[in-house]
Amino acid sequence: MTIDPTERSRALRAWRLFLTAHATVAEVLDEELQAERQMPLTWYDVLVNLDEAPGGRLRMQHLANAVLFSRSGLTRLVDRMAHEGLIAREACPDDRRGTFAVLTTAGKRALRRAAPVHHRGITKHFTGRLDDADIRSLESILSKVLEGSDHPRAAIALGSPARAD
Amino acid sequence: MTIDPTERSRALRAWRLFLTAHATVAEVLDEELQAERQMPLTWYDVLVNLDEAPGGRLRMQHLANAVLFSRSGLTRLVDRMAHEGLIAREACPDDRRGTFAVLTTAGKRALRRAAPVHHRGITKHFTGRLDDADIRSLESILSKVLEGSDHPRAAIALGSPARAD
DNA sequence: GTCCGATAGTTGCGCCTGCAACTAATATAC
DNA sequence: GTATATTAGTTGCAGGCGCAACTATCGGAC
Repeated sequence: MTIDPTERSRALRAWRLFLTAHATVAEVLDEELQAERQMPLTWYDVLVNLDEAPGGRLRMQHLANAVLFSRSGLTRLVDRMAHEGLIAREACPDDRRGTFAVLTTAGKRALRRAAPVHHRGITKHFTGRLDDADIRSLESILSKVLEGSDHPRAAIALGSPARAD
Repeated sequence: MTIDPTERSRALRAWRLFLTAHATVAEVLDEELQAERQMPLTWYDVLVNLDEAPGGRLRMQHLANAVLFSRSGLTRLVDRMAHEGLIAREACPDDRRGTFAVLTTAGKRALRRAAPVHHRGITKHFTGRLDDADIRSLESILSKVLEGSDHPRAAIALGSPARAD
């Protein structure tokens, strides 16, 4: 926006902090969930998204966007989770090309067991040192960033008001 | 810190926005750099970190932390970049176990060519919709998050005051 | 009705990555 | 001095991921 070099370097610094914070926090959250519940963060993400969806089911395409995966990546991820019995595939009656991923009872149980670990981790490693005003700012700022994107996953993240899960 | 469910869900929402913003922005920055300079973002990151280091050189271990890679991952990354002539390996005289990665002339040139593309991308996709106050808030908030981590890469990100590059 | 382009999902393939094991060199204990 | 623990970096290996190609299905043009 401006050409002021001070402001540009501030933006660069912010971007670098952003990258580092992401890598660091995501890593430790994954490690903790893995250690205590033998579940990768990606699996948890799938479970949460399905749980929040009506009927505990979501089309593959939508789920792929929601969990930040390519469609092919999601196919394998769903393969692995279905093999463990946490989710199942179901044909879509309206569109015979479509497939639903649907949460199973075991999946719900796994989610309930994993959620406290994840929430604790977020509090401990992400928002722990932030006050309420910080968190509100962060929400607002990240929303602005995402509003600048036309990627479908941005719409999903902005559109669906998150529930407590 | 509080147990207020509203605040907890706010934290979760912030975390999700954070993940989505990261995936979306990192992806588009990488795509643009790849398309216009045939260079992955990881390579750019290595070049910047070396360029900022005294003598254009950094020990492998330090560089690995700076660019958010495992040591083994960095070994291969340096292999590829050295093969393209952008950096070179150099023995460390003080510690014969050690290796420096050092920027070559071609590497400097590649960095100079890539930087404007990267900076433009950050402005366009990350800070474009933010005002100066937002960027300052973001810096401050992310710094707080990283202060909660004892990972060496957090110290690097917080410690070295970023230069305009 | 028949085409034809677009979309949903899966599979072949190759790249990138981290973990654990390995070698080499250094620091510490005594 | 030697033995032991620690650290730097690399390599074997396997898993996870995206891209492009493929099949099946849908929707619109006519």
